[in-house]
Amino acid sequence: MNTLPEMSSTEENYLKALFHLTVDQGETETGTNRLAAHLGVSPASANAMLKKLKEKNLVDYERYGKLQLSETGRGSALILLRKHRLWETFLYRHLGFGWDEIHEVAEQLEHIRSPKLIEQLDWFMGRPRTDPHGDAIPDAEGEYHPAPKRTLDDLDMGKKCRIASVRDSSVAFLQYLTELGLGLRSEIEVLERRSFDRSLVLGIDDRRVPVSERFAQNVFIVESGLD
Amino acid sequence: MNTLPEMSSTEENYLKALFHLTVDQGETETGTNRLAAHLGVSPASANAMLKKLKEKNLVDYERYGKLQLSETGRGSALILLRKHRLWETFLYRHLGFGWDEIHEVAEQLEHIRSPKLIEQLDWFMGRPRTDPHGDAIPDAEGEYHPAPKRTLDDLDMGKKCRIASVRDSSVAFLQYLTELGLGLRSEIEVLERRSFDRSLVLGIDDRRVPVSERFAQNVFIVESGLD
DNA sequence: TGCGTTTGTTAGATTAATCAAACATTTTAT
DNA sequence: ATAAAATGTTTGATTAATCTAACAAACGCA
Repeated sequence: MNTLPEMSSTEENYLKALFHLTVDQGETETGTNRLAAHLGVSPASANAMLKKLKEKNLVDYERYGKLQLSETGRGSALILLRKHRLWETFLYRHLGFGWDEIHEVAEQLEHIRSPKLIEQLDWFMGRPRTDPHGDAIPDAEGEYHPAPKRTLDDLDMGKKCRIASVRDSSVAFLQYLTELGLGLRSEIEVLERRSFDRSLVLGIDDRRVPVSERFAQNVFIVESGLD
Repeated sequence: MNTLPEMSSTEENYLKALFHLTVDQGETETGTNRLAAHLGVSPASANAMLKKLKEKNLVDYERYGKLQLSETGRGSALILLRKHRLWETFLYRHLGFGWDEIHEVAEQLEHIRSPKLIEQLDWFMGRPRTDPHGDAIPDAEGEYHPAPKRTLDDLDMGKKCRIASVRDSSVAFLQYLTELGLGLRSEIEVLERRSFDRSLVLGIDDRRVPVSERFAQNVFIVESGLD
């Protein structure tokens, strides 16, 4: 049993960023500048933090050389991901938050230090395997099997779903969704699919809404009736 | 509607400490040293922070002079108290924490910034009026009516209760409780009260446990069947 | 009334995290 | 192969929060 290192919230955010830029994207390493850009800090700040994380054996890193999470670092990042997604699930399922509101609050909650809290939260919700965006939740042992994300475009006809998130989360696109009457929690069904341009007709609350293939590929879904 | 000032967690902790040392104790003002001692920091640190809080109009304070929360500061402290006690209630009621475990975690959770989160948490739990220690929870408008705390000593005979907290929370006393078989969630009843020394005989799970008056005055309770 | 104790403040340093600007190395492309 | 571009690092400052040690004011009581 190796004890996890004490970490500040800031350090935790760097680990998360490194995880997203490597493991999550299928990349094997990344760079100082990309890391800095992803966190919205200067390369100088990222560089300083990397030295510290290297001291703590959380990253494999050398001057002008390769940069990636160490084994320990990856473990810590997975715990953070677990905490983030469990909180998102709690906010969505029990406190009536929409999927577009949960991320911001979970960013704060994920830094709360209490192993019992996370274990009990997991138990309280019946050990969910995916979060409201359809993303896998790592288990307590750090097992993590990311499932491919599903879009409206690959939903079978007749099946029902809800919107889980969007690829392009610009205000413009979210407004477009609202205009079409696509509520965050409304059930959506694929009624027709035209083969010539792969455009769809959706069914929402007894209304028929035509959308393009491009649109459908931009909308991530979770199928109704599954966890 | 006056917007609440942006505050760091550290600033929030100073406000809470000031609240406990004044409003909560029925005092009208306090001092730099007492504040510092309460927070476990040096008087110099407290002094520096007080200057900053004065700038933000959160405290009424002048050099070598009186020190108390301002109107705004009191409002912010009440919101923090509300958040703290709502989280304690959640941990106790829904996540199976004992009353001796909730404070530490709530100390972290109370700093989460999201008005919606608190409103929804309050709604989720049915707008509780007291926390697991029997202390009143300020409402969303900052109304706060602290109720006198009840001890085992003033429970009527035949009524049942649970332990809510203890006056002396030393390890020794908590161990003593355990030795007597007083579980954190077990129902306790007053079976007898001897008038000559006001000692009690408690009923716990069909066992009879005699305790002194001194002991009974040290144990805060919540009566069963009330919120 | 004055002197000693308590209480409060200032000065100067330290640590974590940040920045801009100057500098160094590596990569890319001609 | 080498110069320009991209990428990464160092230096020196800044801010928030903390400390110790030295100093100043207020209080208390003989």
